[in-house]
Order: sequence, then C-alpha cells, then structure tokens
Amino acid sequence: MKLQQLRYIRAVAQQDLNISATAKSLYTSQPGISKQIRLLEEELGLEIFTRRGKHLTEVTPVGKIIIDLARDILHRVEGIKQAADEFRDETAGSLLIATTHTQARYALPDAITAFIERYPRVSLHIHQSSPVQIAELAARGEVDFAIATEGLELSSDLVVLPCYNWNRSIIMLENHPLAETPQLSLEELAEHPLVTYMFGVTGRSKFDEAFQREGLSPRVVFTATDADVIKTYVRLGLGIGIIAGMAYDAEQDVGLVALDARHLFTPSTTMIGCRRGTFLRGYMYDFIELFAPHLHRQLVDDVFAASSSSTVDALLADIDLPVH
Amino acid sequence: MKLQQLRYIRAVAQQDLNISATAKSLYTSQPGISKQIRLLEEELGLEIFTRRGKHLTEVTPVGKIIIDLARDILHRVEGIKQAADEFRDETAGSLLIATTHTQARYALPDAITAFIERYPRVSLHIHQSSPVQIAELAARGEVDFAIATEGLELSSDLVVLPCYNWNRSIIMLENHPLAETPQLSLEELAEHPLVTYMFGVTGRSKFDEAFQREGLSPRVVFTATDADVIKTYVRLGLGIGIIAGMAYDAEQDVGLVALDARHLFTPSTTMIGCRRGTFLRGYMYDFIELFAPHLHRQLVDDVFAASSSSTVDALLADIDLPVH
DNA sequence: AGTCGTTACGATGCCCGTAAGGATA
DNA sequence: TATCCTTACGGGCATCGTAACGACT
Repeated sequence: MKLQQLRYIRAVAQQDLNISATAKSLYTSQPGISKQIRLLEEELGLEIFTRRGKHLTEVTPVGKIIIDLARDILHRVEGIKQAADEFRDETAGSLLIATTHTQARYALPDAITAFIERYPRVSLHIHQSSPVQIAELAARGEVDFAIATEGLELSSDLVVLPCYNWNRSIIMLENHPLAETPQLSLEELAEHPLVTYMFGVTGRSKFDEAFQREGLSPRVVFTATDADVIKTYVRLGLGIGIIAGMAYDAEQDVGLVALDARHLFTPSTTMIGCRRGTFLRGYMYDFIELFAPHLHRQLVDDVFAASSSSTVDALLADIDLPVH
Repeated sequence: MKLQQLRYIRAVAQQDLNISATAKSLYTSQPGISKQIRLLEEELGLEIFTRRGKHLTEVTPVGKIIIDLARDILHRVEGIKQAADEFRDETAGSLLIATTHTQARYALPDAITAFIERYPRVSLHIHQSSPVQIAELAARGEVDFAIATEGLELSSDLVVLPCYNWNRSIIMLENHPLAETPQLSLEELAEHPLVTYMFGVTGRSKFDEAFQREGLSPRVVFTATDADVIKTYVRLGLGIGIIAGMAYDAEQDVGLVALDARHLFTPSTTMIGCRRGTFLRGYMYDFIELFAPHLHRQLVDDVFAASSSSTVDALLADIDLPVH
C-alpha cells in the first residue's frame, strides 16, 4: 500500500469517479491512476469502485470506509509536513480560511489586520462561500478553518469552537414611521415587509424561530446572503431590514437608522471549525486567539483532545463569550 | 514521503535508536534504512534523530512529534487492511490480547471458549504480562486489546471500558483460628501475616487503600503476581491470603477456606483497553460482548467516538456492571 | 578490536507516460 | 461518435543489497 494510491482513490472519489478528470487535476496520466487503483484493490483483495463495463459507477461499501480512512491518513501525513514546517520556521507558512460574507466583511478584518502584522510571512487565503460549502471544505481539510454562524455543527468531522455572540439590528429609512419606536415588537415587525438573510445564512434560523415562537408569519419580501445587499433594498424602500448588528455603521450607512433588536431575537453564536486530527501550527493558535481572545491555546488543545460534545460543553461552560 | 520511511523511523525509535538492530528486525539492510531516514529528513528539512558522529543518540523534539504522527498513520493504514479483511471474510483474522495472569486464568476462559467456537478461523493470541506492559502493548497497537484491573487508565492513547467488578476473598488453612470468624475486620487481618498481590497488580491499590483508610499497617510478608502462588504460600502456613474472589474454587482448593471480604475492600473493576483509532472488526466487537455482555457494539462505538473521560462517564453511567 | 552508521555502486523492480484497444452512452 | 477505462510496452528512476570506509566505545 502506498500513499499515492490513497491519494488516487481519494481524488477519484472526489472527482465523481472520473479517472480521466482526476488524472488531469493531478497532472498525471489516466493509466497510472487506473493501474495503481487496481493494484491497491488487488492487494486488499476487494473492489473499491464498482465498474460497469469500463466505467466506474459507484463506490462499494468497503470502498467508502477505505476512502474515509485514506482521507484521514493523508490528512495526518499533511500534519507531519505542517509539524516540520512549524519547526523549521514558525513565522512562515499558509493559513486558509473559509468564511461567509458577514464574517469576512464585519467580524474578521481586525483579526486579519493584527495577524498579518504579526505574521507577515504567512500567506493568508480567505475563501468566501456559503456555510454548507465552508463546512465541507474544512471537513475535507481543504482549508484550515471554517468560520460561520450556521452549519458548522452539522459535520462530525469538525471540532467547533464558539467565538462570539451577536445580536440583530433592525434597519429602515430614517423617515420610516417606525423609526422612532423605542421598543419595537415582533407583532409590529410582522406587519411590515421585511428584508433579511437567506435560509441557512448568518443566523437566519434564530430569525425564523423568534417569529414562530410567537405564532407570527413575517412577510419576508426579499432575502440575500449579505447585509450590503439587504441595506441596498431597504434604501429602495422595499421593506425593513433585519441584519447582524455589526453590519450597521452609523457613519457609513447614511439615510438608514438602526434599532437594536436584541430583545426580539435570541443571540446567534459565530463559530470556528477545524477538521479533527489537524496539526495546528503556532500561528494558527494565535489566529484563533486574535479572533476570539477567550480561545487560548490550552483550551483549544483540550477541546481537540476531548472531541465530544458534552466534554466540550464542560470545557466551554465557564466562558463568557464576547458580544459583538 | 513514503509509508516505509514512517515505518523505519517508528521502528528505529522503538529499537533504542539502533539502525542495525532495526534492519535485522525488519529483515532488510542497514544502509536502506539509513538512507530512507536521511531522505525523509531531507524532504522535511530537519533532523528527526540527533547524531553524535555515527551514532544516533536521541530523538529531536520535532522527531518525537513526527514519530507519534507516524505511529498514528501506520496504525490507520493497518486499519485499512483490517477493513479489507473484514469485508473479504468476516469470520477469519486474528485477535491479539494482552492480559494479566488473573484475567487469563479466571476471567477469560469462558469468553475465550465461546469465542473460538463462534470464530474457529480467527487465530487467537493471548499474551500474558504485567499491567504496565499490557497497557504499552495496546497503546502501541501491537495487540488489539488490553485486559487488566490496573494501569490501563494511565494511557491517554487507550479507550478504556469497564468489564466487571470483583471482590476479594480471604483464604487460609481450614484449621486456621480465624477460619470460623463470621465477619472478619481489618483490625483482625492486620494482626496476622498476609500474602497478597504485588504492587500494581490485580487491584492491589484497593487493598492498600482499605488499610490506609483505617490507619492500619498490614504485615504483608509475601507478594506475588498471581493467586496460584499466593495459595501455595498460604498452604505453607506463611500467612493469610487476600486474593480475587474468582480465584478461589472450593472444589479445587482443598485444605483452604475462603471468607468473602467485600465488606472490607472497595470492589475493583477490570477494564478492557484498545488503542484509539483502531478499526474494530466484527469479531472484535463480539469478543468484547462475550467478555462483558453490557458492552454491545453501539455502546463501544459511542465510547470510541466520544474518546473523552466525562462523555464516557455519561455513556457508562447507567450500566450495572456484572460482579464476579 | 568491535560495533555502528554512512557512502559508493550495481542490479532489480517499480512507476509513469505514450500508444493502442474495447466498451459504453 | 465521443468519452472513458484498460492493457501493452518502453524508459527512467528509486529502492535495495553488497561491499568498503570512517567514527565512536
């Protein structure tokens, strides 16, 4: 058994069982991959992929198990390289983050700024995507960290840590009839057309929960994946916007007013997720701590070691999350 | 990086940094190992072993991390082979158990008998050793299971499950003055010369605890690693024996009487341990369940997935352990 | 002097890439 | 017909084993 064989089966599984495409993506030849896979199957005495004629049609049940193990092994092999890099030069390397628009735009800039100042020689890549895709990227180990409010807890391959809580703000045109209301209620909100985040994005679930709890059906006339788009449509008079509080800036957002809505909605918690078994480099710990100061190295190590929900809960029980 | 290179560094680390000896144990040549290690070090850009002249003297700090990761990786590679074997033929394979004399002699026979009847084509190896060595063998993945009363919980590399509780019996010559005493006390025991298990073996710690709690200093005149030796010396009139209850058999042990001592000592718990990340074959689950019926497959999976003490505690909280 | 790791060197064998063949949609 | 996997074949390279060297105890 060779590591390349494991790489091949992983890649083929990823590329929809197309060996030709896999060969291109790995800059090698089809026959090479085909042969190595057959050799591995021969060595193990079973088929990883089922073939119909000359096409790979699906992954066998054992194949699934083996590919999962292969992913795990290759990830740990990466860990050895990371450990080596860390030791050779702890101030250089790369950091790949997958996150949502909201985080990239409003929550991350401070941490990023501080990070690149402290680690100028770490090449930083931020990949913006939807929560589901973010979680997948991190679970597959294609990025080091996933940062999002929704969707991370769904993958059991991820170690997930809470970073901060945040509340919502209600934004509207400054001449809107509700603009002067001191303590807006959900009933009042439900009477107006609303603009907010799409399903599955930026704490949308807490939004729905709140209305459902009161037996109200809000009139959501427009949904978007980010606050900038929402603000644009609020400006157009389409309705009242409900966005993350941090997405409103009194100076920048002229013409709009924001009302704090923390009395209406449960706070959301933004999380950072990382694949289990990842070798964390020194600057990775530091990045986490820059973004979420309560997540110091010892605690992160403990949570990684624990890797199970109730122990994690115990470790995190005493922490007061920052509120943004 | 190649798997063989990882095997080499692991083996060299294990063989006291002696490449020649490693080469012999792996049936290959010294230069081959030497070169592969250098190639790996070159690829990673660091030294795994420190050399003084032409001798390997110690493992570098990174080396330790890398060797640990290598062990982990190789163990998971074994897991792939296990998964393949399991799928090819779930009734054949091998099962390696490291355990103590007490377990092998008194607790395991029933489970073993049932196991070889159900899985005649699984080659079974039982390795008898001290608790500390047992734990090491299992933690290194050289055996599938460690079964012992002491020492397993010390290794964080092991997933440990409780199998059964057991109590002690006091054995003595049938004409001994205490033989008729209905409820012996620790004070009375402390007045007589005692024979029991060695330190670190078969629940010896509970023995010491009991006397210490009462502020008593027992006169232990002889210690042994197994009950057979203890019984031999009790027969010689050396003193009163304290052994695991299951080690006394009224029919076999003629000339000796046993008094139940569960009112004097805290029960001990015998545990089964298995390295984290092990791929468990179907017959391995069955073996566990044959030995400890409450440890059914789902529960074992949950504990492996949890792999942290407090979650494990929660999973095991509702279980009534069998008492032997 | 003996043990041990490294270097040098030669041969086997493996891996990869090109080219051709057969099967499917 | 176009795509795709497999087999066949040849070149290059890495690995391994033997032998000799240098270094330490």
